[in-house]
Amino acid sequence: MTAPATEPTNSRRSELLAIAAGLFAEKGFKNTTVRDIADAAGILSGSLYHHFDSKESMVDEILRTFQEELFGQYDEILAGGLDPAAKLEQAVLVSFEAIDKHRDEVAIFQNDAAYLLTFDRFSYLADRNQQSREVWLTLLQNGIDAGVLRADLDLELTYRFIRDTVWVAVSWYRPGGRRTHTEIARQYLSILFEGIATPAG
Amino acid sequence: MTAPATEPTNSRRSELLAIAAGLFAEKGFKNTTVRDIADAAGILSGSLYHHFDSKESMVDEILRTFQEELFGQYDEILAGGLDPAAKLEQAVLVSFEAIDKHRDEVAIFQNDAAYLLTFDRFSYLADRNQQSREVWLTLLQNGIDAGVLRADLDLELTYRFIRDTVWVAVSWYRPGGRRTHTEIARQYLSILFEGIATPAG
DNA sequence: GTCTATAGATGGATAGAC
DNA sequence: GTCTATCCATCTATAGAC
Repeated sequence: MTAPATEPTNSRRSELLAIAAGLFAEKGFKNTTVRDIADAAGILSGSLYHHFDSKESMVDEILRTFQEELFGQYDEILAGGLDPAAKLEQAVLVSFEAIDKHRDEVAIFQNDAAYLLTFDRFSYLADRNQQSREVWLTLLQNGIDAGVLRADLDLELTYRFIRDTVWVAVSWYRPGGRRTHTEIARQYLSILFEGIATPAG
Repeated sequence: MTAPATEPTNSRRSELLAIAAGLFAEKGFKNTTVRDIADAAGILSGSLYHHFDSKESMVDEILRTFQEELFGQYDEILAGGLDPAAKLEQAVLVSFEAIDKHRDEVAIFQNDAAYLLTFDRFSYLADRNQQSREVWLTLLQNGIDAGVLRADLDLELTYRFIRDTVWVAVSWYRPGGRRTHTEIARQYLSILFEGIATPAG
């Protein structure tokens, strides 16, 4: 039971990471200074280095934690017993839920992954991109094999369209807005599966 | 006929802007230094200031020129005599063509508009966002009125879906790849209008 | 755990020679 | 039109006092 002993430290650490995540998401990683983070936390920039090695370490910890959780959810869906269409639906719903629950982390990944990938220590982000591709391609291929998805689609393009549309929503979605993240996901799924044209036309 | 006299200057200017645009698109505006641009142009950073006031002036000129052309095309489509579905189709095709012909400019706008909007001189970017919204909403509303688009869709969400999916393609599209920009646009339109589900299902 | 103080690097931009 | 040389602001990170 070491939890009580380490909890105060960890909660302060989490607090600082949350502040940093908010700024990284809002202004971008490169454009956020350690002074910005320290100011927002009510301390001086030098004090941050008591908690973290560097600015990079902060964003590293933020992204790792988030991605472990997200990909854990994808793995559960893939391993679950739902039919192919329902699995695809679940993956979309889980993604929109991530945009709601972890807006900052998603935004950071969307905006700064390309830049961070130029550093060796962030090479795991490329692995996650690859893993994400495999998840969506598997879901789509299973849907085609089961006959519920059109077989004439370019799989790679369809994957990119889904991935991009889902994640780019982080740029405009705000919790407490006119639509819940679930409503947005449902509307999106309706367009994705049935299209915007009238059935007759 | 002053063109011959100013052409050498203008072509050098255009050359430098093209180099800057490539770097801005690749690394981001903030993350590109004037020394990067000068190095790529084979001159020293101080020499750049003979051609441009500042780094901001460069990206300003790049974005203004591009957006004038793009919105000119949208206006032509709106004013043209095509039926609503064909107009929407044309707007998508023109956008994918822009991704092909002006990849750097689209990428800069996608990645750095939020940051640039924090400066007064780039407030026109907000006007262009508003104008873009009106173009797509008009095209969609006309389609619904004409009965070719589903009336049960959330117009605002559908607009965002289209806008995001079209422009985000700049992050992965490369000229000379497996698919031309027109083929990608056609596939995209197929998904957008008809969905990915099998018609029977 | 935070502060004071500052090192060391890098950034945008300028002045004047050529 | 480019180069030399440099200013000044800003940034990440460190060392040691409290």
